[in-house]
Amino acid sequence: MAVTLKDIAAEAGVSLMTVSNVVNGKQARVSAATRDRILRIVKDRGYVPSASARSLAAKSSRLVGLLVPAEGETSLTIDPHTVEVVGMLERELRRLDYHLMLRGISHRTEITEALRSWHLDGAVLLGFQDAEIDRLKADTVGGVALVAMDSYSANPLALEVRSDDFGGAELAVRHLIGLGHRRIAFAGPGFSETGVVRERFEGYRKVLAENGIGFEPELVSRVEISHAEGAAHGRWLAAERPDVTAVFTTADLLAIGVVDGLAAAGRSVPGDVSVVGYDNADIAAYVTPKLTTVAQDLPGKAAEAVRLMMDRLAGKDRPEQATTLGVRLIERDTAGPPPQ
Amino acid sequence: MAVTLKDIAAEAGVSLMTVSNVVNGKQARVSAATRDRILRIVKDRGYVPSASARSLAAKSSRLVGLLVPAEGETSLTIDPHTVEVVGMLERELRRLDYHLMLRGISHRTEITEALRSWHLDGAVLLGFQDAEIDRLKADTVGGVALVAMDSYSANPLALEVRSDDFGGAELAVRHLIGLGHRRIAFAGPGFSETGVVRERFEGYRKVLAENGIGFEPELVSRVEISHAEGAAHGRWLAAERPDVTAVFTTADLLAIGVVDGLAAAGRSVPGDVSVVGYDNADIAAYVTPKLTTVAQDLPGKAAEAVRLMMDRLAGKDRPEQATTLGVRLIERDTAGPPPQ
DNA sequence: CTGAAAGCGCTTACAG
DNA sequence: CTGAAAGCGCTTACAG
Repeated sequence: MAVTLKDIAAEAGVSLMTVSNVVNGKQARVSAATRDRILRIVKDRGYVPSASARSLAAKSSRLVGLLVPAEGETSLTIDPHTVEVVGMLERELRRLDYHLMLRGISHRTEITEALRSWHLDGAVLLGFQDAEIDRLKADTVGGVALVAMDSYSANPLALEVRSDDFGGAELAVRHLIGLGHRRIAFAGPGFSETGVVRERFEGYRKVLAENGIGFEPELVSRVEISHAEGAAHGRWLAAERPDVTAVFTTADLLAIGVVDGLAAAGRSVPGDVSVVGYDNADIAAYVTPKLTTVAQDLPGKAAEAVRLMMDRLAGKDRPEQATTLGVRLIERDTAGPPPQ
Repeated sequence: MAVTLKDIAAEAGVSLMTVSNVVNGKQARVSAATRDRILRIVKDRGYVPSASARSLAAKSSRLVGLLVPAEGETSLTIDPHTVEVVGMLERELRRLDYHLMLRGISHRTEITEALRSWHLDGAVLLGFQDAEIDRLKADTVGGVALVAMDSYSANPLALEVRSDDFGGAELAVRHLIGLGHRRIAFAGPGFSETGVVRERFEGYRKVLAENGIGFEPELVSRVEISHAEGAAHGRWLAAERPDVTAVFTTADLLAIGVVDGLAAAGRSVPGDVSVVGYDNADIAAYVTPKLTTVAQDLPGKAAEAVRLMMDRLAGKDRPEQATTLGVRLIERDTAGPPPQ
């Protein structure tokens, strides 16, 4: 059997409580002499506190969940862009002596189950639709600190962290207009009333309006985020919309597909058509031509998520408003002036 | 407060034990009538068992750790190639009603701590050096089911799962030789007596020998896995070793860097130099020219890891030998005949 | 088929 | 500065 508090107490000739106080660093309550003696025994015997016992007895589990949507029987879709966030969250949490539980959510009720079953102190929601965040109820969520990444939900139960999606789209479209483009298409996955893609769409639309360019619904295409879908879309643009000279896309992978589809149809990038991506994934710099794209501050996003969570766990008040991180345009080789 | 077993028992007018039996599906021990009644109350009240209480009382935590090296204060390095494995592990484990704890290991002792503190039933070790797996001792690891991914350690405490790295190198180098190459370089991160890179190196060397090609130590370069290091190496090859007509690389990212470095130095791929990567990452198909590479069976690897772990948790004997998954060569556009 | 008792390894007030 | 008691929410034998 593993060594317990009791074993240490017996060996040190003190009570359980004293050992507990020492192990938990409540210095004021134990004399330096006994503390040192106990610490030595703890080390010698290789005592490791039982987190489940601690979690059961105390009100805190020091456990934070990372909840990610997982459709039905499929595995989690952790896109490269969020992996980095996962790694950073783990590191920050570890530094503060918390543990991270990774959990795929295939049904709505599982969020509550996950929170309750392990008495999670907090949870980070990654990649959920705003509607799902909206649905969270206080009676089911309890006092758990919730951080929703990339969410525009108005639910006061969650702290929102996202980057400036509206502004990112503005940067991209202004850049294209500055280059001389007037017929600019928008390509991204389906979106609803709120959310990341909706924001980028509204940013796109606003800049068009600002520049006196009429909005054409047929220039907005729903394209799921994959290289294949992007390529198909590129071919479609070449065949059906030769008047379009620029495309603003909501993801790098999509943009790369569009570039390849355009090229396959004989149209050059950026000679005939300019393409702007989103995220500044590593891959954006490795393809030919290198992708012009909007960069998010991923480390900042992760750090902010952890900071908000820790403040909340420490009992601080909920901040006034959601945290929004800055974006910037990375100019590379897929955006240039329109032809002739 | 959350609803407990006791609440359910009180409401149903039965003992704690009976509710426990029902919740845990020990059907034989309870009449159908009371079972249905209890189940209804459980559902109505939204009862969720306390995992920490269960873990403390039972011998099993139904918790599996995913342990990943994390150098010092840096965050986990989960390369794209292993992310997929993480997602698949989570899904399989979830299906079997286990939970996944993600934990970065920055110091050796943390492995033991992680196992003990949460009473993990099992752990998957991802990305550790063989030497670290070798060091695991029975007294510190206890009866925990351990699966080491991509490990060639001989430690009987861990179950090894990897793909055929030796064979993958053979495929790549045979392909190059078949194309007519004789001066073939090897580029990969530093390696020791055993391990993934060592296997690939030995595969490379064996095929050279089989074909009567003398082994030249100067053709083996230590290059860390990054695009920048790969590019620097490509430039170096162009400048210092113009006699080399082909490079076998241990990672796609590296290969892509080499291709770009070579191109920057005015050498064309595959016209002047052929390059073969490893892993068949998504990116391999998006770059220009598309990368010829060795594909691993990632889903197979993840499934096998979970299967081994579950067999072990179910008390089955340790398999005779490590599991090795097949690899295959993906021919694309970076390998062709040598010049003239 | 159902239950009363003991115990898992801790922490939390409360005393001294 | 130190300790005895109660309890966190379960499961595990053992009885009936």
